[in-house]
Amino acid sequence: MRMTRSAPTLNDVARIAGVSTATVSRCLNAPDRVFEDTRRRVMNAVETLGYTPNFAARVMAARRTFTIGAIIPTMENAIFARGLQAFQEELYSLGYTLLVSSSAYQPQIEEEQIRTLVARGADGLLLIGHDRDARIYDYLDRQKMPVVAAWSYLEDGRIPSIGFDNRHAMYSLADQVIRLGHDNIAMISGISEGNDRARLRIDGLKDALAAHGLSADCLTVVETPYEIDNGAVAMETLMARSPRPSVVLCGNDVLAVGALLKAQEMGLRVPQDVSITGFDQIELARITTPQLTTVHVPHRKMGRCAAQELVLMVTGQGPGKSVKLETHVVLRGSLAAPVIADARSPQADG
Amino acid sequence: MRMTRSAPTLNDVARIAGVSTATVSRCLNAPDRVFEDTRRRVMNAVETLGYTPNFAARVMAARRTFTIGAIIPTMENAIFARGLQAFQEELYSLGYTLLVSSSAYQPQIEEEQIRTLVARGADGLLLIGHDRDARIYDYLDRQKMPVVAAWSYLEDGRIPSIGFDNRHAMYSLADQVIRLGHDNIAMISGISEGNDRARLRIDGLKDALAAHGLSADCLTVVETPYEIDNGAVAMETLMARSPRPSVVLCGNDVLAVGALLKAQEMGLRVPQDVSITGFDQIELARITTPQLTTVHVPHRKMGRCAAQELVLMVTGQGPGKSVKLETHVVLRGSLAAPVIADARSPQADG
DNA sequence: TTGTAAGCGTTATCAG
DNA sequence: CTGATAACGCTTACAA
Repeated sequence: MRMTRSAPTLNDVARIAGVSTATVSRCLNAPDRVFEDTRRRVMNAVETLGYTPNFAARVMAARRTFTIGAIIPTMENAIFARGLQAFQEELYSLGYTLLVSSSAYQPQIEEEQIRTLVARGADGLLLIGHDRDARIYDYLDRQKMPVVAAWSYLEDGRIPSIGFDNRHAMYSLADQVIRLGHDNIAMISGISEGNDRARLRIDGLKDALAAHGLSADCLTVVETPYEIDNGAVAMETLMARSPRPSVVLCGNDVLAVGALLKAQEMGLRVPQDVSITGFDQIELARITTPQLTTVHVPHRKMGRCAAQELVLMVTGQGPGKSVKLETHVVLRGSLAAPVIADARSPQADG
Repeated sequence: MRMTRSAPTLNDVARIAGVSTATVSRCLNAPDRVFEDTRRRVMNAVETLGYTPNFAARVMAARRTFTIGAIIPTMENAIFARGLQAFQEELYSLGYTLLVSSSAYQPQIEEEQIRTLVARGADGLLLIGHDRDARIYDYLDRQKMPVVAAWSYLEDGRIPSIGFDNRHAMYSLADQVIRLGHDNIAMISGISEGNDRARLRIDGLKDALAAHGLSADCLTVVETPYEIDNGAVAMETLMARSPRPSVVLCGNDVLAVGALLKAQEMGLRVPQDVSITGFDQIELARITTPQLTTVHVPHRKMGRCAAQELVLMVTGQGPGKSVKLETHVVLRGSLAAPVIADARSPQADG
């Protein structure tokens, strides 16, 4: 209903300043192509009228928006916050505006949001990960929309990645865990369907088991949405198993925090009775007692990098190349060698 | 540079379907005002072409966007995340899309973002708090832009508030703290300049001191940006004072977590050696050991409520009325009665 | 340097 | 129910 019926237009400004609309437009977009004098007059008119150019009109005429869209699975926890903030800051310094929306981890909402952003004329898009319907990629292709995927590096994705190797990252962590002597390992993962990060982290763990000659049969993986309370519930289930796992690797820090709180609530000492690890190194992970062993992800660098790469694509200066960022394990108090309790499990090497 | 040079338009669809653009438009906006048969033909064309209506053009023609803008001080920590998520969900169910941007607590960036959102044709705006230049309110008035302020309830703000009484909330907390016997109180606040929430929380503490006949002279308030590490630094300063405060009230949970970690790092026991409180009841506050005493804020309710009220304003169904939400103190392990160490301070009542 | 005028892709009015 | 056609506010050749 409401609308700028009264909002001043270019025309109003032009009339008051006694010039043509073209001149006003120039004053705003290329101030040096107009006489100092005229400009002052125009700017005055702009000021008195409180004129703000109409974005939609500008977009239609100029056919670009200087706007980048990003769709992230959630804003509720900090997983994407830091990287996204860096993404925005970098975009801003490049003269672009960021539009964010969240899909609540639901593919069909993501698809809807993609279409919305395309329709809104976003010059480019940032998506999280690669797992989505081929139809969406086809659509983006047809729209010739520059897109990058972040938080996951893939050699052969349909779009360039600015991310890290989730599988290898989890492999490294699991490798260290196994070397400590753990051989009864469980995992609390995010829902892997439609989430390559979650899926690859599970795969990474399995790789590590295999590399150490451990069977994946004895591995229990519980999948649950990324929320603290879900981590707690999953932990309760796992701790009820017999024999009890000596370590629980979590798909991210949020789940790990839940697991840790639950363990402590159950009277289990971490890491003496059970070790717990997280992933992402968000702030949560360092404020628990003990602090969580986790995997460092260069969030801010990833955000900046994604912004730069995407803008290159948008401005036609490049076809879009993937960037692989390094992660590393952060060892902290929540992980320790298993205590040989009932002397049932032979010690691993190392 | 890039643009939809090739993106299909209404015209293309019309041509392929063998109808006029008007008919295609109707199919999309009022499907029941067109023959079943025609519609199917049109929809087919839409499908094969992968047509998505151009948002800018639509906005220009229809003069409304079904878009609401929100500008929050930061996305990096969870303070606004939950409320904003609820805001978005409610807007979505009302048929609106949310555009979020963050101002990094910088007034001039906020102003810029406001103009950007106005120019983009946002039908309404959500801002955080009330402290901003009058010029901005004048501008919004001229634009006849519906706006609400959240996270802070004010009787006489220039725009309606959907929020809570920050001053009273902190008063309640401080009152309980004082009743426990604390009389050497310090505070770590966010930067109060341009932030009414921070300012009012300090005022609330002072109110409580006065109400208990304590002088505000002996109150130390350290102001620092809302970040965990800043909370830690401030805590270090405060703990160096002599006599050492027996309790540190923090402007929010983020600062409180920093304070708590630092205290523990310094070998101080919380709450035996020093009590610490937070504000906001975000997740951080419950995962520390001990958990933080804090103030519960109905984030989700606030978000939903703001969405409803704003949409009423946008659709001209109301002038915008303020809503005051209730908060309450959440007592947890980080707060206890002071230990009468050097028997210097007389016990308070209660 | 400045003005004129032709779009940009939709919606909406008004006939048919 | 459907089709012309005039806005919508701005940018941008092209002229002057």
